[in-house]
Amino acid sequence: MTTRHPASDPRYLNIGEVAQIVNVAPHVLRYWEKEFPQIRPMKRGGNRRFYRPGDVDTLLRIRHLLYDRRFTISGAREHLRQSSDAAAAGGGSAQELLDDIHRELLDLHRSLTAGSPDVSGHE
DNA sequence: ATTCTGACA
DNA sequence: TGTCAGAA
Repeated sequence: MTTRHPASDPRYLNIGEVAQIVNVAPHVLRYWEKEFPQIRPMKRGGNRRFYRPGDVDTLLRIRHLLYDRRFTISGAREHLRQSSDAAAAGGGSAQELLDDIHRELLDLHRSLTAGSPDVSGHE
C-alpha cells in the first residue's frame, strides 16, 4: 500500500477535482463559498481546501439552480437556506427536503437527456 | 505543477 | 466570470 496523504484520501477532494466534477473553474468555487454559507470546505496545510462528498453534492445543486434554472445568487442562496431550514425544523419535514432534492435531480436528468450535450447550458 | 488571497476589469 | 500578481 502506498502512503495516504490527506490530499490523496478519496474521502476528501481538492478544488481542482471538484471543479472538474461540477464543471466550473476553481475561482468560481471560491466565489460561491463567499456567497453560500452552506459551503464550508475545511482548510489544511495552510490554505488548501478539502471538500467532503456532501460539499460536492451542494455544489452540484447550486450549479443546477444557477445555470439550469437561471436563479440569481440570492435566489439560489435562499433556496438552499429554506431547504436546510426545512431539514433543521425536524418536524417530520425531512421528507420535504428529500422531495425537493429529488425534484432538482429529476429536472437535471431531463436537461442531461434533452439532447443538449452541454450540461451547464452555456460556454 | 497546483492552489491561495486579494484586487481589478 | 475572467484574469493577473505574488506567495506558499
